[in-house]
Amino acid sequence: MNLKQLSQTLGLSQTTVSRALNGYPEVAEATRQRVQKAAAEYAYRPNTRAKGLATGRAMAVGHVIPVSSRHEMVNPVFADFTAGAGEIYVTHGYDMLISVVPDDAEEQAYRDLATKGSVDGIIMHGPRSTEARISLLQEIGLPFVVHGRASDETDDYDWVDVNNRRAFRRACEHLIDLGHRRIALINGLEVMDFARRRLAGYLEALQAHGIDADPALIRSDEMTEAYGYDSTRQMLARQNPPTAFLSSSVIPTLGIRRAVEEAGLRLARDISVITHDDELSYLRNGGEVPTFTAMRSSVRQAGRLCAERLIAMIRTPGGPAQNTLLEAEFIPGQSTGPAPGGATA
Amino acid sequence: MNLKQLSQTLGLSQTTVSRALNGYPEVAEATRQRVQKAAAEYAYRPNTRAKGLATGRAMAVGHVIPVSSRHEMVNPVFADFTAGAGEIYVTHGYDMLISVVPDDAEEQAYRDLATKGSVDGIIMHGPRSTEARISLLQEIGLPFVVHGRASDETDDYDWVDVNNRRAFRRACEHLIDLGHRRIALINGLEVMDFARRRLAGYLEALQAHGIDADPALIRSDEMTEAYGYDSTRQMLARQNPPTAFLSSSVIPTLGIRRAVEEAGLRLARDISVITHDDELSYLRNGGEVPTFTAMRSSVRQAGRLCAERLIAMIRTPGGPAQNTLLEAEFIPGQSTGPAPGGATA
DNA sequence: TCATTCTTCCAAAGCGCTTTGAACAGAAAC
DNA sequence: GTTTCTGTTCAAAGCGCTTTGGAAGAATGA
Repeated sequence: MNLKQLSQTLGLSQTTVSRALNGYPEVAEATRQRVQKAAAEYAYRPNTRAKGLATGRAMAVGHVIPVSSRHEMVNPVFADFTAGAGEIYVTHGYDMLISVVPDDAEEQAYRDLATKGSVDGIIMHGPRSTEARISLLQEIGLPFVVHGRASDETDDYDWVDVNNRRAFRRACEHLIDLGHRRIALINGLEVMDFARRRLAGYLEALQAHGIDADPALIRSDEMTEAYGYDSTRQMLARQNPPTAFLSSSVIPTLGIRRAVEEAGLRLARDISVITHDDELSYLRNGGEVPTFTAMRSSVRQAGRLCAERLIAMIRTPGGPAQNTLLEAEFIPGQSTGPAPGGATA
Repeated sequence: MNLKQLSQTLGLSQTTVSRALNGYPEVAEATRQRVQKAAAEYAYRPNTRAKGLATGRAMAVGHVIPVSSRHEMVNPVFADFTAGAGEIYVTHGYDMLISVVPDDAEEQAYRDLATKGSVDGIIMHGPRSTEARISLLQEIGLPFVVHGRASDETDDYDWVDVNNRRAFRRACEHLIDLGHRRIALINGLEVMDFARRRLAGYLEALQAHGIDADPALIRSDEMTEAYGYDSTRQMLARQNPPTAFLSSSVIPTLGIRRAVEEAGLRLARDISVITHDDELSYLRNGGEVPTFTAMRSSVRQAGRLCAERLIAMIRTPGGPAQNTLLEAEFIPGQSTGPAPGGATA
């Protein structure tokens, strides 16, 4: 059933039916009722493409998911972020268009989304510290929101991010307060902006307490379970092993725990661990007292916020850039305790 | 730059330019060259919506991602599946439209995708054993491919699935061959078809070797790490604990390992574990000798196959249903060994 | 030479919707 | 009674593309 048929059925013009359904005032209330009733009855849904062509809006939002061509890796955070964003889109009648793109073809992907007119706005994922994509998107002219930030970018742009620096500073200080002095950082890929900020927070905390950072205790890589395990095992094998770990994601944290337990040590008692927790739905760190002490910040919620902001930008363009900085919540768990007595200072 | 402008620039009609770009024969080769060169130069990309409206094709594929409203859970497999499918779409010029839908609103989501004309085909995820969605999709009339199967469905339809029954039968037999008699099954949610088939394979193997299944050793739930941990801990605490575990996904398997090690037992020596491995990119069970003995089947590859099949169906509709049954590969790893001597038979 | 067939191009219609500009009542104002 | 609103409806144009049905010119065949 399309508009033409519906209007013929009703004995009205397409104009009137269209206006009645889209809430324009110049339609008699009685007519509107009649139209709406018929539309519901015949399950009329306007054709997206035709509507888009006529209005110039796509009623769709694009997400470009870079897939690391080196690591063949999909960001584990992506599914939950998407779920959050999707919730919002649905309520506003927007579709979500996903482009899975090898990270060396991203530029073209953004350009195409714009020139083909398939979306009204874009969410950008996984910003590096220096991001060519931001100026690219500005040049393209589509509204966009960045999930995360690019520290080296000087222009204004819209982003939603977690206060990574503060979260890691706070977590690190918590460990220091517990008496830990040798604290390892199991970070994400170095080029990623979030990793850089977490490193900064970690270093700040150490410095504030007069502790020299030990490069041997700092790792950066794709955040897999194996990475957490390997790093931890190697560090624990040193003559001067760390007594605590700070981890960038629950996934490597599982590897940390494994290495710790395999070494015959116990979490909290021998080795403390604080992890960043994105609240990934299948890796919940929940329960009465969560397994891991954590800096918690829901990536799903971040998805919702990005989506809401983007839709607002699409509806009323031209405003000033808005930035949302979420604070991670400190969640005490069962993986932290005072530094063991004999810890070298 | 749109078609009109491009054709004016070239001094040709829109018709000719359109045909030249779309590879129709009735265009002089010289003209075609000229048009293509200009198109490249001005970075002309036809407007998707206009093209779709004219051709009646959306050049997009829909994925409906049900989000369990009870568990607020996104299938962890989804990100990698999507990445695989996305690779294929890109090469064929298709967009990917994702609808994140609470699982009680799925029917409407499918209907809307069809009537709004936003997609040419649909990929269905996470089939239950009895699936109302399949007849719904058949009624709707859009081409669709199911990732997985619905055992109770009698009609023909296109699917791509792993041979879950055989994989779990084989894995279970492997454990039996190693001398294990008390083998636990950490399965997925009971309603899911894959879980039912895995259970069937497991039971077959037991029965074939005259072993009575013990209901206390069979669990079904959402596949989280905590679920694997809790189940294992409880089972190991029994007076007659299992000596081996069969797990439906790497995520609960991590929990199994944790519970095993926490109980002071060692994998392979005291407790054997075989896991199903979807090759999730951030939970690689790799290395020279993988950590876990596994039944491996890449979900990313499944995504590619589904996408390819769907595009074929869109291009030439009306053929007979095609079914692809993938065999999981048996991967010997470090988590299996002979049943401990004193194992009760 | 003229009729016929290709080859190459084009004008215009149409996809399903929104939106502009106008028309037509009936009511209100003069 | 005429004019001016006001409220309601409609015809038609337009969004950017594809595709149908010619048409004009070149090539072919008798």
